Amino acid sequence: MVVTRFAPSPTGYLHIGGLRTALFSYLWAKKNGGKFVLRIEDTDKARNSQEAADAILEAFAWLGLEHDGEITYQSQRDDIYKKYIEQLLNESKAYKCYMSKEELAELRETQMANKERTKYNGKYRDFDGNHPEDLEYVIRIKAPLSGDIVVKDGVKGDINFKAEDILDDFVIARADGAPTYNFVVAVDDALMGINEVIRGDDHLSNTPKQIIVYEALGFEIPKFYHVPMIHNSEGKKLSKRDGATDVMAYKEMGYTPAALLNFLVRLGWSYGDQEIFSIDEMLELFNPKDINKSASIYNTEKLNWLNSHYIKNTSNSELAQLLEPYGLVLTSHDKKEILLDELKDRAKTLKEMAVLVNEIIETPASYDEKAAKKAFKEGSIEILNAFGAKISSHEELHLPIDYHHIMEEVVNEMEIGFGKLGQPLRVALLGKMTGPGLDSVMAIIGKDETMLRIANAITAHTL
RNA sequence: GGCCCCGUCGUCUAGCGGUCAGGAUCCAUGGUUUUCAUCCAUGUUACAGGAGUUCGAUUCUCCUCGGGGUCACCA
Repeated sequence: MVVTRFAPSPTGYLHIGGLRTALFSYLWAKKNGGKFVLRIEDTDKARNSQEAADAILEAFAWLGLEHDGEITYQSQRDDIYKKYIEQLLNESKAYKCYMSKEELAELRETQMANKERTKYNGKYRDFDGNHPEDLEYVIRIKAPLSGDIVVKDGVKGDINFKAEDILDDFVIARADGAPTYNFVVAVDDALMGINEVIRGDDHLSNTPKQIIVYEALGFEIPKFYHVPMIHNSEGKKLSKRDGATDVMAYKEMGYTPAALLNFLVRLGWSYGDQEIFSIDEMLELFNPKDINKSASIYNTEKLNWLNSHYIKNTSNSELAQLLEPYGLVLTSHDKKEILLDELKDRAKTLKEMAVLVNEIIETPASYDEKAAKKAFKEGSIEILNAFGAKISSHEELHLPIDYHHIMEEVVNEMEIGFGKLGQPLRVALLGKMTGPGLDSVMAIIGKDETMLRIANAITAHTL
């Protein structure tokens, strides 16, 4: 069974890059009927917060990415880590190092001065003397001094690291006893049964260290997939300073979960020429072996396109629900079908759609000056009057087509072009020169409101 | 700087020795529309550079250049 995981450290909101690796992990597990589990890496007490952890969960909930089983919190697993550290100590695969921070810093400086790689010199690796109890120590793992560590990566292929180039006896437990990242990650992944690790390729250089831990503890090494970074427009790793990287900000901006997920799945992954993927299609087609090797630049042009695509292709009832967080309650509106049909093609975001709805529903409080000047010419008032009169004389007006017929009648009878009626009518109804089809607008607001707006405009423009 | 990864239109990408180098987005133009948007059509733009291997390289190899990541008692 495929078990994947997402393991954020709760130091802030969930960002777009993390979400993408989470999505990949989720898809791959679910596609294989496996499990997608969540682990909160909250060992850094100074930087972590419960709010941040909650924010991450909230984003997952919004997008419908469900994890399996209980959430694992690293902060609650001290006993487990201690046990394995003990084990390594007992087996002489790790040892206590009494080198002081000062001495270590001094060592580094000399190495830097000599242009050598900075690394621990193994001073206590084979030390077997006695130590005063009150001396502080860290625990270091015995890393191989030579040979190759091969990371078998499903995205990048086999990657060779020379032990002498990259390894030293790295710390697995600090002076206060707290275990370090590379140790706990390996222990947790192994204990949680994670056999396919999909994560950002900024972790690639950590992987050899984790492999050392796996090997020391006799755990099976999982399959790794290191997915390339998402870069900002400067070509640098996407960070929290790069504007809208908070996943929940996309909700506020009016993006639909489907669009955001579709956008992210295509960032660094592809399936031939296909651009549109429903969740079901992603589940069917996703495979981490098809992930790109190179980083991609994050740019929202395509997201906008996808978002409008999804808005166009979402059913009205679903759309009405999606619109609710933006302050629009349409469930009781009797013309909501016409309204949504009319606006679907026009809005790029849900937020924009909410604005467009209000522009129709609310009686214009003022008229755009330029538009009015252009629309109201000689005879415009007369035309509007004629149109208003016809409207008021009809009893049964419901559909856009009903209003359209009346518009046709007026232009035919008065022998004028459509624009002569359309332009002033548009300003009367909407207060500006652009917008949805007038017949639809009138059908949505109804006969009385239409007449009111026409009357208002006539008053305003005959002064 | 050491180590590692990467390099096809502006952007997201297809390509897996022989293609007019394809799609999408963006942009531009035209059509549809009373307007705007949608929609439709058309168009501009790419294999980082240099050596090899080969009958033939975007594709394989090497070098150069460029970009990125990472080097903690952070995660």
